[in-house]
Amino acid sequence: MISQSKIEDKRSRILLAARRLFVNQGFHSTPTSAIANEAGVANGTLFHYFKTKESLINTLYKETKENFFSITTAGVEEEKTIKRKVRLLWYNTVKWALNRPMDFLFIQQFSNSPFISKLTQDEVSEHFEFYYNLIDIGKEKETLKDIPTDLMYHLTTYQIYGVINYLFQHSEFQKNTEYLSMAFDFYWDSISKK
Amino acid sequence: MISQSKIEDKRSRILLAARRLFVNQGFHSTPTSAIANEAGVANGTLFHYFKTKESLINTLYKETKENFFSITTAGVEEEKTIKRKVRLLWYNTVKWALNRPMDFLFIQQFSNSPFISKLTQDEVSEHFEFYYNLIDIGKEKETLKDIPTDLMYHLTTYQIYGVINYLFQHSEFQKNTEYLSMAFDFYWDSISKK
Amino acid sequence: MISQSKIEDKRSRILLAARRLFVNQGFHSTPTSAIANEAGVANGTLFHYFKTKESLINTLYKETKENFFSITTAGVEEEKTIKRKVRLLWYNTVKWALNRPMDFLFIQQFSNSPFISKLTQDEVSEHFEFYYNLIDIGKEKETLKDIPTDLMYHLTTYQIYGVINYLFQHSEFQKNTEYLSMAFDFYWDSISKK
Amino acid sequence: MISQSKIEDKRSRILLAARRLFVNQGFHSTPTSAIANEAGVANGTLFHYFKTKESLINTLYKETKENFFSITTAGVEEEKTIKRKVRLLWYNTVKWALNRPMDFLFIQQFSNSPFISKLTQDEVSEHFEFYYNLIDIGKEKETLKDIPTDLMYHLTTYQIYGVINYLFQHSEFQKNTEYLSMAFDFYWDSISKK
DNA sequence: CATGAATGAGGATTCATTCAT
DNA sequence: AATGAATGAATCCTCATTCAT
Repeated sequence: MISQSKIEDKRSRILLAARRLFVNQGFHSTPTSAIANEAGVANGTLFHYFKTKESLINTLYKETKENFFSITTAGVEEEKTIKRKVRLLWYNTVKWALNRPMDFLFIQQFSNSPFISKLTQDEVSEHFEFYYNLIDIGKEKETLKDIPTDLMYHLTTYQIYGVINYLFQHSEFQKNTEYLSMAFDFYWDSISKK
Repeated sequence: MISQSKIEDKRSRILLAARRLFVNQGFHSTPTSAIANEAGVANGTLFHYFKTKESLINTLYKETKENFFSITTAGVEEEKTIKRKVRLLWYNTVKWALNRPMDFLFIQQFSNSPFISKLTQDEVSEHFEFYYNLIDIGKEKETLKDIPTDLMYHLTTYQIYGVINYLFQHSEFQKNTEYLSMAFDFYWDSISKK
Repeated sequence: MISQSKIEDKRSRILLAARRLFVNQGFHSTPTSAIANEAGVANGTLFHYFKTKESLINTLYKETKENFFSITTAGVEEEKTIKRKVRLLWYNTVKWALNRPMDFLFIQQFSNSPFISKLTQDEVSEHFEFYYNLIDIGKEKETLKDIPTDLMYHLTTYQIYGVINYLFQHSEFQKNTEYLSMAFDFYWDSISKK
Repeated sequence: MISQSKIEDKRSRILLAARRLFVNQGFHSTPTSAIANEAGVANGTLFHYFKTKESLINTLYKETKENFFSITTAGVEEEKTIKRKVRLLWYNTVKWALNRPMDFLFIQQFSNSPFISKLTQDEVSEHFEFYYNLIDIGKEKETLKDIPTDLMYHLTTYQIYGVINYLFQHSEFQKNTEYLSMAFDFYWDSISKK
């Protein structure tokens, strides 16, 4: 048991250290030696768990995306109305980012790096379906504006990123429920049919 | 004259080559030798014009930003109403990005790289004033929603980025005026008071 | 018994795998991990049987040489005339090489690698005596040409290697008794007194 | 002029150092750093002249082969009889090897290493024609034994290697013309028709 | 101004070997 | 005996930068 957890420990310590350093210094400015050092393991150990630096980065990305998706969508299905679904999704997303800023910044950095293009489209777009479905249903029920689904997806996604980045720069508002509420209202107002 | 223009030629050829390669491969995966090569000059020549690689990158960023600002704001002051001002700004921005995708992608990539933090806040935020003013006036005239100026700035900026990235992926809509019009309506609807 | 044979199995599986890989990729390009893998054992197991990679190589060399010697000299003593002795030796040698090309190539590769110098002269020249004796007797009986024994040894050894390498490249002649016979005649003609 | 010769100097110093170390320690046991060091240049300089270690090795091989061929065949065409041609070729070859033992050992080592297979057959066999022609003419004139040309080539080539390796081990005979003469007689006797 | 040879620190990766289990 | 995770020294190669010409 102990050995089991220890092994898991080592792998995840590497992932943790990598994320921390990547966010601060970028992928290329972070040597694998620094990651190993930060994780408290030998340089070679890193390559025992990840064949290459790139595979470490990809693993990190996939795990983070997975976590992001499972946490932000939790409970959404159970909500009854579109607005309640969207609100929960919105809050989940913002809170996830605020709770794990490293993860959010990592994903954002990854998305704008040349690494992304090497991941198959499938892997990246795996979760699109969920969002697209939600948008489609909203449009059917005439709750959401009738604009092309993928345009809507882009517009809303980026808008949420905007809020999050704003809150990163103004940490004093992160716990301000009034502020969050205002931002969501803005969001909802922009996508809903009147 | 000729030598003068040739010189200018060389400098801008380096900048051009750098942008092209940076966008495709990222900053770190683009050696200065590759840039020099692509520009058709000797490796050392690059360092004649730019003291370091980083200064080349920063120069590129500043020039691009400058160009972006001067082109996207052209004529905005002259417009009479807030809506017309905003609309022109919006179209200018989208068109600039579609006309010079390399430049847009370069800025976007730069913003998410560790290089950004090395530029003084001043240099990055140099042009904020213009946008903030516009938003403030809009709020005063009760044309725009009454939410904090910098939040509004973030939300709208990211929303435009969303449109642009969407159009990059769907080039078939880039010339579709109906589409652009729809996207702008969505935008205006989201920020304007009703 | 079973465990005993299994153990022997493991050791020889390692040796077998090593030979196969060494011949194809060379000593240095064959990691011990690859050998262990090919042999179907754990990496550490290899070091249980062989203290170092070098000792594995040396073991392989010695065993192969031993096998080579015992098989190629089998029955030679019993032959009555020098010519018959030499012919049997020649055929045994060629056939051994054709039957076990890996082994032959391994020996050849080893001989030209820096590893050889680390084996004591004794170990390498262990079997010289047999050949030298045969040559000496042949010269005494005025059957073989009267040239220095060790020169004769070199000349003939290399000539046989020449035949073997030729046959490796022209596998279509390997079973051609006429061809073999011709090659032996050439050989015999070159060393025998007329 | 000086710069020209200096440049040439540096490249050839690297080649020289490489040959020296390769012969003593083998390809894989000779780090590029050791080569650079021995040549008195920086490590990076080596890669300025040779893209990879392998290309350095191949360059070395090709240059050596070229040199070998041009020197050993010098004057052969001018000789009148087959025997005189063959004798000159034989002596040229043996002398070349004795004069440049490093080069000879390098070629021999290379031939038995996995590097060889990466050179196109063409490059390796480029010079076969010359030898094959000589053998064919010798057979036509009924001066040489009537055995397949390529078999003859293999047998004789290896026989010469045998002599050379023998002389390396017995340096006391290297200048002994009687010895060389005896070895050539053996050689000629083995290939000529009686 | 322009060149490109030269540098050497830095970085990803490999691999023989050890050792706790 | 057998395993395979862990190690870290060793190695190939890259690349920003310098500088003599």
